[in-house]
Order: sequence, then structure tokens, then C-alpha cells
Amino acid sequence: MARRSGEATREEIRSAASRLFRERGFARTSVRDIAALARSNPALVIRHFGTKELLFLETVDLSLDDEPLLDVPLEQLGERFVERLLADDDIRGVYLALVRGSNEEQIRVRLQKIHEGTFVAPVRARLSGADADLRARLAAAVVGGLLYALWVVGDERLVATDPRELVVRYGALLQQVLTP
Amino acid sequence: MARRSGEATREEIRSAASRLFRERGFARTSVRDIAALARSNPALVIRHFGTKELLFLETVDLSLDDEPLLDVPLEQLGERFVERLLADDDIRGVYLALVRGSNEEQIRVRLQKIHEGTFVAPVRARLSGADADLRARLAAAVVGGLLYALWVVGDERLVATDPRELVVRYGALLQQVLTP
DNA sequence: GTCTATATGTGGATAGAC
DNA sequence: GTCTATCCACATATAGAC
Repeated sequence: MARRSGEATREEIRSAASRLFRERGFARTSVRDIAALARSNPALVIRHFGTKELLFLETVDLSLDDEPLLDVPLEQLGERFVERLLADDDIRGVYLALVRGSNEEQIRVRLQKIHEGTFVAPVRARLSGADADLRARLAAAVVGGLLYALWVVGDERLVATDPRELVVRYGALLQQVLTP
Repeated sequence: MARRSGEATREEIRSAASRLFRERGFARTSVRDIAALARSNPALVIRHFGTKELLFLETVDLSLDDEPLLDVPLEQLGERFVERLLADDDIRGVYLALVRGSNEEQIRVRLQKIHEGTFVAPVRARLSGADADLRARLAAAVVGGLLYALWVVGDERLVATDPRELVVRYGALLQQVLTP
């Protein structure tokens, strides 16, 4: 096989890791698996990224900050938020990998950060009043609950429900927290 | 050390496993750890329970069926449910171990079963109407969201909040799903 | 039933040739 | 930069003496 440049190899490894971590999670993805998918070898993976955990932290991340799609009247934020979460395939993989990997302390910290930035912050920014922060966190818990039921548990009845109905019903529910 | 009876040894292993799985989860608990805590050895652990996974499934379980504490008027069920979940230390350990271990298929199935029996069923039993099942499942998602935020993510602001306030606020929120 | 010793496998990480 | 070969730690599970 033709020899690739260092940067190209690095990218291929990063891409393979990103995919496998999202599909199988941290524990069930080995450095060997990543190397194989990247048509490389374990030694190179470590050379480029140091450790498996560092590679995970570098490839499994997420940011919804400054999400223009959430720029709707507060009264519509509940539905809009749920719609946004269900539409995004990337969120599912990242969320699952982080939750299931969260017995590793560094991964739990990353989950904390993403929970904060993706679920709490967008809501917090739209609320005011003395208890705005607490309300945003309760809303974030509600949001996380949907992802938990759908993807971690895999509640078959919910999974089989028309997403539009979930958006309407769960969105209305979330809206209750935002504008009681 | 005095030789113990087979049954006593079995119980000691079961007890050690139950504790370690709850405290550290499946992946971070080794058969050696369990054997050591039970003042026994790995061979016996396997002899008595077959595999580590079978031992996990036998020791990490939960049932809130026929919970008399939830025998309150429907209008109070939201608060009561949250109060019940937060008061029970056992739920926390079991929930965490199951969620974090859920990349193992059998453990995910167990989580599914417990989610169903502990979160969905008690609510489902109190609701009526064509969409009762769906509403119960949405309620279960909301419930799971609180445990997720508190224990999996470890949202520090929520963890530091007076449990009684959580009961009141999150209970009211849950109540909205039960009696809109 | 209980133990010691070990088979067997896997995975992260490293050494060193090219 | 990239590879092969391997070290090493640790895990589950088993064999066989007592």
C-alpha cells in the first residue's frame, strides 16, 4: 500500500476512532479495532494520540452552543429542543458512548461538560428570575430523560412511536418547565 | 481459617458481589475483587455462579412492584414517586450499575426490565384512557431523567439542592404528565 | 467444597528495525 | 513516520490436588 503522510494517517485514525467509539462505546472498542479500521496498526494509534482515553476524549465531543435553530420564541423552545435532539444522529452516538463510559472518571467529566453545554446552557440563556439556573437544570434532566429512555434503555414502545408525536408530547412537557 | 459450609460461602460471595457491583459497576469489578472481599478465591466464585455476568444478573436486581408507599391519591403520585426514589439508596447503586453496564447486552435487557417494572408499571397502573401506556412511558422517561442528571452526570448544582425542594419541584413537573 | 496453580485470552502500550 | 514483534498487566475461567 502507498505510504501516507503523517497528517493523513492521523486523520484516518481519528475518523475510525470517532466512528467506533460512537457505535460500540469505549469499553468495547480496542486500539486494535481502531487501527484495523484505519488500515494502520496499534503502535501508530498510540504514537499519535498517547493513550486510548486521550483519543476518546479528542474524538467524542459535541457542541450546540450558539445553535441558531434554537432561536425561536421561548414559547416554542420545548418542542424545538426535542425536535433538534431527535433529528441529530450525532447526538445519539456521543450521548450513548459518554453515558456508558462514564465509569471512567475523565469520561464522566466530559459528559458533565456536554450535559452542561448542550442541555443546560441553551435553556439557561433564555430564562430569567432568581431560580433560572435551577429551572434550566431541571429542564436538562427532563431532556436527558428522553434520551435515556430511547437510547440507553431502548424502551421499545417509545422507540416505535412516531417522532413527531414524541416532539409534540415531550416538547409540551418540557415547555411546562420553561414557561409554567 | 475455619472451613465454611457451601451455603455460607455462596452467600458471602453473593453479598460481596452485590456490594462491589453497586459501588464500582460491572467493568470495574473483577472476579478477584469479589473473591477477596468474600475471603474466598476466584475459582469458587465461578464454580458457584458460572460466569461473572450471571453473578451480576443474580445480585443486581430491583423490584418496586406492589409498593405500598405509592398507594396515594393520583394527585400526589408525582411528588411521592420522586420522594421514594431519592430516599432509597439501593436504587441509586442498581441504577448506576445497570446504566453504565448497559453496553453488555444482557445488562441492557435487565435495565429494560427494571425500567419497566420500577418506573413504567407503577404509573401505568394508575392511569386510564387510550394513551395511558404512552403517558406512563413519558413519565418514566422524566423519572429516569432525574436519576440520570443526579447520579450519572452528577450535576453538582442539582446534587447540592435540598432534596425536599427537588421532590416538590420535580414532583410537580412529573405530576403534569400524570394529570395534565 | 475449597484450595493453589495455571491455562487462555485480550488489550494497552513499547522497542527497535526500516 | 510506519511497521512488526512483543512485552506486560490483568482478566475470566479451568484443572486437579486435598
